[in-house]
Amino acid sequence: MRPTVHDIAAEAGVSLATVDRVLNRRPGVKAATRMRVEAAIAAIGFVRDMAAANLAKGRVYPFTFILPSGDNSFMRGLERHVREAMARPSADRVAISLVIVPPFDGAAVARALDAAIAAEPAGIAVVAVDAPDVVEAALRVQASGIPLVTLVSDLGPSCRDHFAGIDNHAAGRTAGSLMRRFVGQERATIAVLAGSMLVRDHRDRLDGFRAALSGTCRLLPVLEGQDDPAATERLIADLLARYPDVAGIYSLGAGNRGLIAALQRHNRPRPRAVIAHELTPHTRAALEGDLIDAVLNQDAGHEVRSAIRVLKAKADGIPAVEAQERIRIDIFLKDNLPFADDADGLSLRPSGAASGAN
Amino acid sequence: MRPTVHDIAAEAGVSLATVDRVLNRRPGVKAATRMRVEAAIAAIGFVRDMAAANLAKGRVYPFTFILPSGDNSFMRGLERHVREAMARPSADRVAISLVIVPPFDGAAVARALDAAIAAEPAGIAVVAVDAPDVVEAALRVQASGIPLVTLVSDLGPSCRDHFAGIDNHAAGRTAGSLMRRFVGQERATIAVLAGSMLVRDHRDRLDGFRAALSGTCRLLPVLEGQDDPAATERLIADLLARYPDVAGIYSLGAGNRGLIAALQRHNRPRPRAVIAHELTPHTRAALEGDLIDAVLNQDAGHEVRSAIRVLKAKADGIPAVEAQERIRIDIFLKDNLPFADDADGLSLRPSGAASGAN
DNA sequence: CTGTTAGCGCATTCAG
DNA sequence: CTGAATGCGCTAACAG
Repeated sequence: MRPTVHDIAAEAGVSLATVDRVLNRRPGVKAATRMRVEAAIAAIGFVRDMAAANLAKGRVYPFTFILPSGDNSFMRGLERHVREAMARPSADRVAISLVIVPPFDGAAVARALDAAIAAEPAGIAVVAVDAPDVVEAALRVQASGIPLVTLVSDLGPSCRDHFAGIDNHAAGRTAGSLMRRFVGQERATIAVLAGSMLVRDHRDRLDGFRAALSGTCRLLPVLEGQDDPAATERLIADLLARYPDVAGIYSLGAGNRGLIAALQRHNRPRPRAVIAHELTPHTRAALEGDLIDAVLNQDAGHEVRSAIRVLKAKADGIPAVEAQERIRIDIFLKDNLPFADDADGLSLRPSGAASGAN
Repeated sequence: MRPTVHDIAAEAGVSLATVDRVLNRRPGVKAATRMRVEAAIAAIGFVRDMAAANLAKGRVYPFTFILPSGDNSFMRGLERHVREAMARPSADRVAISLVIVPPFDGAAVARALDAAIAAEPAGIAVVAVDAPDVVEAALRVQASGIPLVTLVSDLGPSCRDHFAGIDNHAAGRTAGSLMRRFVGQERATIAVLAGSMLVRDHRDRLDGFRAALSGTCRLLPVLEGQDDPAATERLIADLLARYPDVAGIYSLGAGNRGLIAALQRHNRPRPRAVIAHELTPHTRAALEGDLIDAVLNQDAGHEVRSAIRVLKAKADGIPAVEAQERIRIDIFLKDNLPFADDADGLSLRPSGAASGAN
């Protein structure tokens, strides 16, 4: 059997309380005693049973998650994963309160952050909007000593403790590499569709994409569809009409519904390469229906779980291995699609109240 | 606070012991009483704290893992992840014994399985070799009531309880799709490098690859390098000399070192598209050095952890959600490489004894 | 500074 | 068939 606190108490000739004190680095132990205990711990090869420790502590971590509302499929998938974490009966001991704010609304995010501060949670995770008042609110969070993690969309590194999301510049580069290979020929005409250049992740992706393609292709001016289906569809339809030779489209935002609709209505052969972001029911269907060639994805489930792990670590004062929490950039083709009921926000079942089971 | 067994005991007007009996479906409870308790459980929304339960049970799951020896980087990474799971102080309560057998040696695997049966573990995971004596041994494992999971390389579905690995046919298709796009032109000449057509994963990959490419490219006869660096290097060098117009190479086995060496020594432009399997220090370097264009990967860490989860579930008689344990087919380009110290068997540090820390 | 004691939520004897 | 009592490994008052 694994050694326990009793074994080390016996080995060091002290009581459980003392062992516990040095184990948890609490004051009130003579240096000499502490060393004896530490020696015993090392000698006996003790490792603390965290499950038992947490049980005894009865500690719960109250966290606040702030997410945008709206019909963005990716965000709704993200919400589903947060709700899943809330409902998870297992290990965790995490109590999440979920706050939904209007999308792209810096003021609303800032207000939500201030409200969260008042509730004194053990940590906050937020899908940030890169606006001045959000930055200020983030600084207030930090000032109040509450760990802050940005989710999916970042603020500056100085405004938060950690970013749980992908390297969007690398994602753009990846898209660029793929695009270059997929279109094949030199100096092909490529179009880029973004949501808004006001959000940081979109800017980063564009930069990376440009870098990967520099000198090889001809990039048309960026189309900004504000992630609005109707507007995006018009933009794309117009693009296809005006540039019949466009060889590739890179959709780096969340305007995929409009893009797909336009491609569907288009009666001539579609551009050779269409690459989009985020695996949602829509992009999945488009991939399967050969309207899109590749989808870059960030695993929303991983991001949520990673955010929770990091917040827990910060709350416990443990440094949290940054490198270990890096989120991958997934590439999906029609051929390596994961199954729809995987943990990806892909299932179409509602994420509402009746999530008690799972 | 979450409801506990006490709450439900009070609600149902019975004692803890009775609650526990119905919770664990044990006999000795009058039907009427049982119903009362179950009603209380439902009414109060009770969910068992597994951590506490395991603590009380003091249960440990002794598992046996059987892996091949040899210098195959992927397998060594797999071993590292198993050792990590062995050393993990956290939750788990899993006690793994690791058995290393010679690679591609069916008899050795069969012997290891029989030895494992004798040790009466709560479950066995094995990197299978698709040979008759292994199948027979697997059936003996099943007959003795021990859950059996195949890892990375499968046997027939009837010989094991679960397969913790990727869909290799889909992986082959993915490689084929990528290859088709990467080489660009129609009717390009493509070479395939395999380890041995005697292992199931290699055969499956080849089938998928062929299916994806059917009618579009010209496939040369499959080269079998037995995953041996020197032999593989000769095969590839010969290929490049004899077919100067070869546009793509698909390496579906573990012979990447030889492939890379041959490409490095080759003084003319290399084939337009080179696609390999498994992200190892070698393929990573080749990707970064533009000798390889894409690497398909299976996350060894996920596979090991998944195997453990499934074995635990089987040991507990819980059905284990098959769909949830599906392993993804990762695609890596130079641009979306994960960091080297991620959980991928990529770091070059030895996986030897001194793994106590982490 | 250090030791005693009583739980955390659950499982399991052993009596009734 | 049911209940009371004890302990898993660890933490946290509360005494010494």
